[in-house]
Amino acid sequence: MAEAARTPRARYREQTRAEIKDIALAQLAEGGTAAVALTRIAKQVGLSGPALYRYFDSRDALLTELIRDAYADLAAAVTAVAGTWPAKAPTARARLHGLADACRSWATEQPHRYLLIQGTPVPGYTAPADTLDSARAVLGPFLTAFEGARASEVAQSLVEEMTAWAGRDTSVAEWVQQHAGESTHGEEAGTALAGAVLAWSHLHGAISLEVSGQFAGMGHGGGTLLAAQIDMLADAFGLA
Amino acid sequence: MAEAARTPRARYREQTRAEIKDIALAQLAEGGTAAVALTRIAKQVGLSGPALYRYFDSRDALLTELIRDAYADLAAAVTAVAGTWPAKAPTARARLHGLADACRSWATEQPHRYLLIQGTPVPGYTAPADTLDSARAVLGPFLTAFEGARASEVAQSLVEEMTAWAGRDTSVAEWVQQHAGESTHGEEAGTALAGAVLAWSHLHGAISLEVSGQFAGMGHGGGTLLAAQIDMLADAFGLA
DNA sequence: TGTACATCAGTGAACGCGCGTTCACTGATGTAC
DNA sequence: TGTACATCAGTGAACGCGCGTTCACTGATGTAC
Repeated sequence: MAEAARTPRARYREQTRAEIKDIALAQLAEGGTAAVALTRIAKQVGLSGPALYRYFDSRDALLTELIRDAYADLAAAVTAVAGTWPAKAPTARARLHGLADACRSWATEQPHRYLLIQGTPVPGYTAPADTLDSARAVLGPFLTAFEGARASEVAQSLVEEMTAWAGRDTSVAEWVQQHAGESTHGEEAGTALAGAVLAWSHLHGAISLEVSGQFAGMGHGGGTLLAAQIDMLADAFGLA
Repeated sequence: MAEAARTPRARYREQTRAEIKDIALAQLAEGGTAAVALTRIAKQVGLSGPALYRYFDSRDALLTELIRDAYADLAAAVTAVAGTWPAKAPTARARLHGLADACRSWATEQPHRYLLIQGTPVPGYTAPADTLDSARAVLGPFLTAFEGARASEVAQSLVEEMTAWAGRDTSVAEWVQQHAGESTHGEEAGTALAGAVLAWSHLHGAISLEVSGQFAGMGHGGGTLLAAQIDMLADAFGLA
């Protein structure tokens, strides 16, 4: 899609679209989803309200694009980290930390975008269908990090549940194999899934506490907390 | 405050206030914070819009009261569990599970109230000052559960940070002593704090993933995931 | 290279909506003597 | 027990706001021959 902007007009169009999205993001940062208002965006771009409809079908369409962008951006950040393996992160534990840090950095640098995709669902707004794929793209590298892991006793029932899930939903099984290796079946797949889901839960807990400012006065908190959680997770899955 | 409702008029007043709050909660459940609208509440109670101002100073005042109620309610649920100790939960691990389950049940039974206090902060709305106390009331019993815990290596730096925090902020130190015992000082206090904060992060991660429906198709998920996390935490703090 | 036409960006006026909140007022319920 | 007054619950009209979105229209930019 980056092949656009051939003609001057198309280029200008892309430019304006980008400008609109930028302002929308600024409003999002300032007052949450509810504060994203076409009328006010138009005023800031220097256009009349109706003109925006040349660029986005509706307010929902604009929001959808912001959500899609955010997912893609986060997925890119995570994938970029995974791309440096094994050189920069020889052990599974180091990989987990790398992934977690990438997510945390991304989220704390732009909390509004994190909240947009992971915060309270917007009332009345129905997420685009490909949100599931996006989430899987983000979580994929975590699966890879759990390749060859061995879940400790306390995680067994979760592993069982995840194994059953992968057995039931072939798209999940394929997704696991794509990231954790073609030969990942049965309980191995369940283990990787359990690890990834646990990692996600850890991440979301630590990040959203930090992002919503619940660590005020507590020291830097966020980073230390997340690191501790990831280490606990690595311990429980026997990662070196 | 339960001594109100002496005169018929006062009783009726309390009744109407409660009815207003009930409808507000229903709107909250249906469409999030943004959907709580005085005009529509009035219509449902069978009053004219302005009449609501006899019962609440403003929309913000109403929201504030809902938030306060939710915190108090959650704190009560958690405290109730702690009240059954040591009979029903002889080990620290069992206590942690009990507390976690209580929080999770409370949240999954009324997701809108959980999101109200733990979800994305409402834009433009400033939380009442006593929110901090409320949060501490909820978290208190967790401190108790970590009495005598010994943090494993991976949690050391978090313990250090929390120790420093308790050393810096006397209100925190008092809070710890109140729940974990008068003689809880220095690193012991840091350990209890680290445990409680970790527990909260675990809880929030697992619960908010479940509550926002990210476990669709994954089996029951939520309970198993949370149980696994709590067990990992108990392991890391050497709890029996 | 010039002309005829299609596409596109943008405008101003307008619609209808629901919102929070204020105001002056009425009628019922309580209270003091 | 009765009367005079204060308090309270509730009303209807109104204000001003900003919102998303539609419509008919103008002028500029591209395209086909």
